Amino acid sequence: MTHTGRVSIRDWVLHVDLDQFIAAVEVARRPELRGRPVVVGGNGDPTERAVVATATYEAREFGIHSGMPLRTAAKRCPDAVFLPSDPPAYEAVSEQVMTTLRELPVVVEVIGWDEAFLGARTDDPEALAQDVRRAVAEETGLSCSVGIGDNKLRAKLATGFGKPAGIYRLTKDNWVAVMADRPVDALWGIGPRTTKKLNEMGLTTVAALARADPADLAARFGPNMGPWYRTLALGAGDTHVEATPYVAKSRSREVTFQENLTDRSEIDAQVMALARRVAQDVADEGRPAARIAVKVRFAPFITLTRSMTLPEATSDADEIERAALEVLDRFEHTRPIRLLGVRAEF
DNA sequence: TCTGGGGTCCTAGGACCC
DNA sequence: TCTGGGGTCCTAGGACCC
Repeated sequence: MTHTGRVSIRDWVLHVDLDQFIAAVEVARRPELRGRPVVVGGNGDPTERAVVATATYEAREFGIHSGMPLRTAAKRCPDAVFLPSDPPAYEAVSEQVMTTLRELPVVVEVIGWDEAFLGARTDDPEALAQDVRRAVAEETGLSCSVGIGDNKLRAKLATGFGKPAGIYRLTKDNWVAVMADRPVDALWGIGPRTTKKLNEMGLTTVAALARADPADLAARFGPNMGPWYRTLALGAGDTHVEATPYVAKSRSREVTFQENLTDRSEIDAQVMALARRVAQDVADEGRPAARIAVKVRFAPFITLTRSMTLPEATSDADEIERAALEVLDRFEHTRPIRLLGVRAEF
C-alpha cells in the first residue's frame, strides 16, 4: 500500500538467494551439526590445497569466509567441522528450489545454484517475497533472503541487506539514502581491482562515482565498462527477467595439484585426462566445440592461457585431446606447475 | 590469505580483407 | 609508395561473479 492509499499494480524484480546454501544442505542431512561452525570445501581435509566453498554463520564468527584457504580456516577455528564439497547433492537441492519457485506466479530466471531473479506483477511485493520464503522453507527446509527492486541490480543488492532470512526493498526512492555513502565495491560488478583504480581517481563512494565524468571513466576503463560503472552507481539496471534456459558458451575442467608437477610426461597425461573429461561434457552438450584453450598456473601463482580455433568444430575426444596437447606445447615449460585446465568453447 | 573450480564478458593488438 | 579507413577474426589477458 502506498502513502497515497492507492494500490498500484507494478512490475517488480525479486532476487532470491538461499542463506549459506551449501552449508545449509550439509547441516540438513546431518542435523547434529546444527549450531556448530561448519566449513565446506575441497575434500574436507583442511591441510589440502583447497578453499572454503561456504561456511555457516557460526564459522563466519571466526572470520572464516568463502574463498579462504582451508588451512587458514583451520587456524582460525580448529574446532570447526570440515566437510567435503558434494556438488551433485547441491545440484539436486537447487533443482528442487527452482521447481518450487516456478510454482509461484512469477517468471524465474536461474542465475546460479542458490540464486534466481523473479519477475512479477503485483501490488504487494513484500507479500510475494513472504510467499517465496514460506514456499522454499516448506518444500526444501531451507531459508532464503529476498530482495525487492525496480531492476535486477537493485533487487540483487537488496538481498544482501535482507540477509539472513529477511526481505528488503531497494528502488529509486531509497537508492541515494541507502547507497550514496557506501564504498564503490558495494556495487555488483565492481570488484577489488576496479575499486583500487577508482579510488586512485579520487572516487571512493557510490555518490562520487555517480557524479564522475563518463569521458574520464571511458579513458580509464574502456568505452563500455567506464560509463557503465557510472550507471551502476546511479542504480540503473536491466529490468527484463527471462525464463529461457541457460545455454553454456564453454565447458572446462581444471585441477590444482597437491604437489606441483615438473615431469613433462605427467603433465601431458594430466592434460589428456582433462581433455577427455571436457570431451565427455561436450558430447553430453550435443554441440561440437569450436575452440580449445589450455590454462597453466605455474609456481608460484602465474596463470597463463593459450588457445586455438579448431579447423572444424568437433565433439571427438581424440581430436579434442590432440588439440589440447598441441596448445600445451606452446607454453614455455620452465617452472613447476600447480594447476592445469582445459576448456572447450562452442 | 601461499591463494578452488566453473563460468561470463570486455579490451586490445595484430592479421587479413576490401 | 612512408602510408586510409573500416570490418571481422584470432588470440591473450583482465576482471568479475557464484
